[in-house]
Amino acid sequence: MEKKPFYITTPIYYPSDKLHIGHTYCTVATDAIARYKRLCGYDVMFLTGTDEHGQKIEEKAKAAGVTPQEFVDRIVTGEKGVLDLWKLMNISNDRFIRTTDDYHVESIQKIFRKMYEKGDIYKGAYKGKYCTPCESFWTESQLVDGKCPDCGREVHDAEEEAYFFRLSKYAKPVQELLESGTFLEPASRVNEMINNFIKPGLEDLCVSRTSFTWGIPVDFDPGHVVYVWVDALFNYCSALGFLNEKYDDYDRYWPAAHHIVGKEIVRFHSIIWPAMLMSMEMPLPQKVYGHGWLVIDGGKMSKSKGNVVDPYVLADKFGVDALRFFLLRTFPFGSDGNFSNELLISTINTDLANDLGNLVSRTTAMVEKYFGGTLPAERESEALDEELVGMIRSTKERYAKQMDAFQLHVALEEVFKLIQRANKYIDETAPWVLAKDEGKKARLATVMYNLLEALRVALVMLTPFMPASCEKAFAQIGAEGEAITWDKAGEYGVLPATVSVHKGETLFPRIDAAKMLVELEEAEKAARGPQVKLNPVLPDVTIDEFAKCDMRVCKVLACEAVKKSEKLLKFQLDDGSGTPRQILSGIHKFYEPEQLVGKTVVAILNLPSRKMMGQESNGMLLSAVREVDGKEELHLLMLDDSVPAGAQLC
RNA sequence: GGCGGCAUAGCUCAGUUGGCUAGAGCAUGCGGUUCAUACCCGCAGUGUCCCCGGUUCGAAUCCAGGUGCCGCUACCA
Repeated sequence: MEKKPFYITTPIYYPSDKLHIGHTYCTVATDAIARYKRLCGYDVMFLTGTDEHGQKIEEKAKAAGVTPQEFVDRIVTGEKGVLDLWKLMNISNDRFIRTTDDYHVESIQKIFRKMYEKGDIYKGAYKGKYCTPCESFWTESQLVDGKCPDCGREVHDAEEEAYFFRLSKYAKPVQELLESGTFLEPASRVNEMINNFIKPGLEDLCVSRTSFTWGIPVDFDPGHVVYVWVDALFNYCSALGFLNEKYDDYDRYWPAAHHIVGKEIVRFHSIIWPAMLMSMEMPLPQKVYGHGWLVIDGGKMSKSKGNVVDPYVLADKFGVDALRFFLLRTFPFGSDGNFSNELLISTINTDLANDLGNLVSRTTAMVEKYFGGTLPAERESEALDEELVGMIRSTKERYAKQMDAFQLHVALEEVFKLIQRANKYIDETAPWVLAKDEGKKARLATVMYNLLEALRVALVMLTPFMPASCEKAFAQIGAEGEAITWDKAGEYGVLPATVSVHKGETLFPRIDAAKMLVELEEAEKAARGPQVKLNPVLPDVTIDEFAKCDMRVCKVLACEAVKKSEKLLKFQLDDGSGTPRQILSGIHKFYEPEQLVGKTVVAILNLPSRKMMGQESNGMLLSAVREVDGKEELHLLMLDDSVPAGAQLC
């Protein structure tokens, strides 16, 4: 029988930094689904990769003094890079795409041209006001008194060329797609997309850039590069060989596609992506599934907060399978989950060490102790067995239903109900009592056999989550060949009657929580280190140029927060002139107004006056700024209070 | 400030279209057991379902207002 195709993808990640546990979560989940589908007999194509173009990478590479290609190579193929991480996490992807791969570039250029020729991509312009001396574009609303907000000079109408995609044309069919059925899940995301983006009106999308060069060139218009929408989203097709010669799997796997994405990019995948496919007159994918985030203390995990969890540290301390299991067992896949080391340890101890690992251990130990490792063929069943045997037969169906809906944590819960039932069965049958009675050997063998069968079935279903550990466990309980297939996961009586077990090493050691938490703290710190980012020194200026900045010492007379603004503080300053000077500064995140009154600060006085939030600002306060662990640190420059107001810096 | 999301036991979370005497796991207490990784099994609690109104025979669930937290976004040059 021909296998049914199943194509599943993760997002292609942006390698501007090392990947963290959040990326790992998404990839591990996708891997578990892919492995499950293979187990079920599907012809699976599992794709992941990296999205390597764009301004941010261009800038980071420049700051690091390497070419963009060298920069991304280091993060993708270098030590502890993306490829290493997926290898460590035992990710079973069939293919890995980089948007810098030749064949992808070829596809994207053809796709861009095709949409252009069809008229869905057209050359337009960003319209705005241009200040020639400043070489800057401004929108009408940014102007101050109709003049350049930077220099105060006249501006004139100008246009900047760019290519646009007629997204607006597809608003209606996209809305219908979202509203009809199961294209986007969880369903709660559908309303979010329609209310937030479609109802307010879809604007045409700018799909090219001239402001940077690190991208795929528009082959018929040098100077333009393809922007992320077309470049990144079509990876799902180019990786199958769509419009390129590298692969030839497009007809085989498209449109059997399932895109697993984080909730932050649901918009791109559920609106822009189908619209572009409609434009290309290509069939649409089966599903876009937006999973939640791992959050820490309720907040997003991010470099800029310095609370990123390093997957290498966790895998090292707990083992890859335990980490994979924890991520997928603990958090509901569709919504956010609150990550903590305590929860991780407690889940591993409870589910893996106490319930599953210990069940394997006590079962194999008893078979060895009472039967020398091999069961006799004689059997004696009792009514007591029926509930356990029933669950051995029925768990598969409930599990499959949840797995097919990507409810991984619920599917695992079903498996653990079976494991818990098996532990209870040991209590009910008390094998150690049976063992004392020579006449109960057949009964005892039956109890052991039922336990091994329960374990076999549970382990088959756990295989997509913990492939390596399940393989070890199968060997311990004497399950092999047909016995560990999906087909036999819903049947009872599959293991040979005279099965042999081999009690092996402990599968999941118990963790000393207090001790481990201390170790983790240290390991995270060592892995992270304080990362202070220093900007390169700017090009030379002349002393005359420097002298043009009129910097003077000021005393803070009054300071208050600007209403309706998160960042702005409004200062009244004594600049020595006798007339208070008003300056606005966006430093509320770092200082409260009352902290600053009476302080001695430094301001540039001869900047053009500028309006912010409707208030006038006459100058700029000087601050010392740096970036530590991706987080901006700001110190307002404050002098000794003995320095008088009005003193000029030179 | 704009848009959106969330709020349920000490902790992490379930609660489909309103029928709940509000659940599960962890943690806690008590009891049982000794095959096993000091593990397993059983029993027991505990909740202003964020607040305030409304709709309804009936609201954790629906509606209006408020509070808190979170995300995106705007003002920081």
